[in-house]
Amino acid sequence: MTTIKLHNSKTRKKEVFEPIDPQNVRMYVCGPTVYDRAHLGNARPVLVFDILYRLLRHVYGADAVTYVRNFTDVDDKINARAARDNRSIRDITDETIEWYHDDMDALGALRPNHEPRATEWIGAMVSMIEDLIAKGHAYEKEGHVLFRVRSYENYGALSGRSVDDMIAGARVEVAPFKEDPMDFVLWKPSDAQTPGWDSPWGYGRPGWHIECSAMSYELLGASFDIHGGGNDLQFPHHENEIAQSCCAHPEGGFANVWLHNEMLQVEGKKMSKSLGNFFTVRDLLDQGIPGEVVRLVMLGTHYGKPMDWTDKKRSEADQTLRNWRGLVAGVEAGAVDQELIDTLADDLNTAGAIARLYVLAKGDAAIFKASAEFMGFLTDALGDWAKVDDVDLSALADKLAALRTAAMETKDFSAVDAMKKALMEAGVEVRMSKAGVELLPAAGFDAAKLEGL
RNA sequence: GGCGAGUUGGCGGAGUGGUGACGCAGCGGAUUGCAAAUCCGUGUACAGGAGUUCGAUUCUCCUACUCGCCUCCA
Repeated sequence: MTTIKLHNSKTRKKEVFEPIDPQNVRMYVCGPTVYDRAHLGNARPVLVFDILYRLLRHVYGADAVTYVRNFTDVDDKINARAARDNRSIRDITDETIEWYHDDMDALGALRPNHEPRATEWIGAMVSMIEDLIAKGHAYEKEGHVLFRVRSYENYGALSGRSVDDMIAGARVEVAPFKEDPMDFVLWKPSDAQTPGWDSPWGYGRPGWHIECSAMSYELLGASFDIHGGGNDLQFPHHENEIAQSCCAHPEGGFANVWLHNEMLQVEGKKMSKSLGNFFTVRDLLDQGIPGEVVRLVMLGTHYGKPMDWTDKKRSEADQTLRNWRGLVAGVEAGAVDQELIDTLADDLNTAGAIARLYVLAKGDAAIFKASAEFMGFLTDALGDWAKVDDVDLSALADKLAALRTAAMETKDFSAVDAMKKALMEAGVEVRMSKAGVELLPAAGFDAAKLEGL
């Protein structure tokens, strides 16, 4: 049995992963707020936890793992988008979810077992809030329901903060109806223009954090194994989730292991709209950058470190994958390399595993292919981009060969060189040897540029 | 201010208490009409200081620098 070790944010240590029930390993990952295309940063947790999902399935069995990733489809950003575009909220969220699926599929990420939408679990949230009020952990004030942070002794443990420290920093909204500045909203009132649901506290909508607590409880139970997301969620989102869930279900421990991926950068800088280096996954795909290339670049950095997206990495990954696909063409996948599995099992060392792939690439092609596929590379589904188009270059090859033969006699290679140059500019790889002339479509191949040759 | 991450050769990026991966680029060679591709070969890298140790890049502490989160954004 492979031993999986994971760096648990809760204990700040790398620990041996021991599932609560090896027959039913449960993982919850915070998903997107669906109001627009996913940007590249959104893809990082998707890919990181995709690897973890694959690893867990490998170790415990494909049927023994439950992976839940939510869609936040009630949020003020969505409301704003709906108002701006004069569209219904459901219309926007439906479309965005479809985009999300398309884009993440293109990166080779497996779909989770459950992708609950917040709006479909409002009842569960209301029940949880009622329970929290009944237990003294929450209170209603002016149509709002607030979580009483002081009622949860361990508040701040995950992110290493104390309530008092945070109040000192005081970057919190100090609403007059809060008992304590750190108290956060479980339910808030909606007006006629804002989506809402009837509740014991009037017409309103849930706060952001409660959905993950409610849905993880409903789908995974009061205790489950792994909770993941970006490290920007550690506070306040995950801290608040813990407070809600542990107070509502003191019989459970909520998540045993917390995993947080570091943030993404672009050419060494934070990706942000204000810096103008903000782009979506779809932007990259539309530029012709294959999802598989994005995947290789993204997994080339350990999830615990900042990941820097650069064009140089993109281009190297492109070349690497072309080479690799050439190596496994027509090869049947064999057994997955155990050393690669062990490397991934060591806190998802994807960069180390990719390094291992380079080594495997020099050995048995069947093992190499299986190992690459295990990580979601070199699959048929992602392979279209690198397919050698069914263009027939043999006529051109013959022509070039004829020119070359003639040139060998005359010692005048100018015609040969001119044609070679034109071919290379069209993205054709030109190989000439004693054996003859071979032409292959390569990166940047453009059939249109072959016209007239 | 609070919390956290990082600093390995030209670049990217693994790993280890005791001959320092791998990829790309570079350089030399084979090959080629020239290239490309391929093959062979090649590189006195572990931020700085102190400590532990027979021995540290690897463990501990300190310093410097970089970066991220805490704010719409994962």
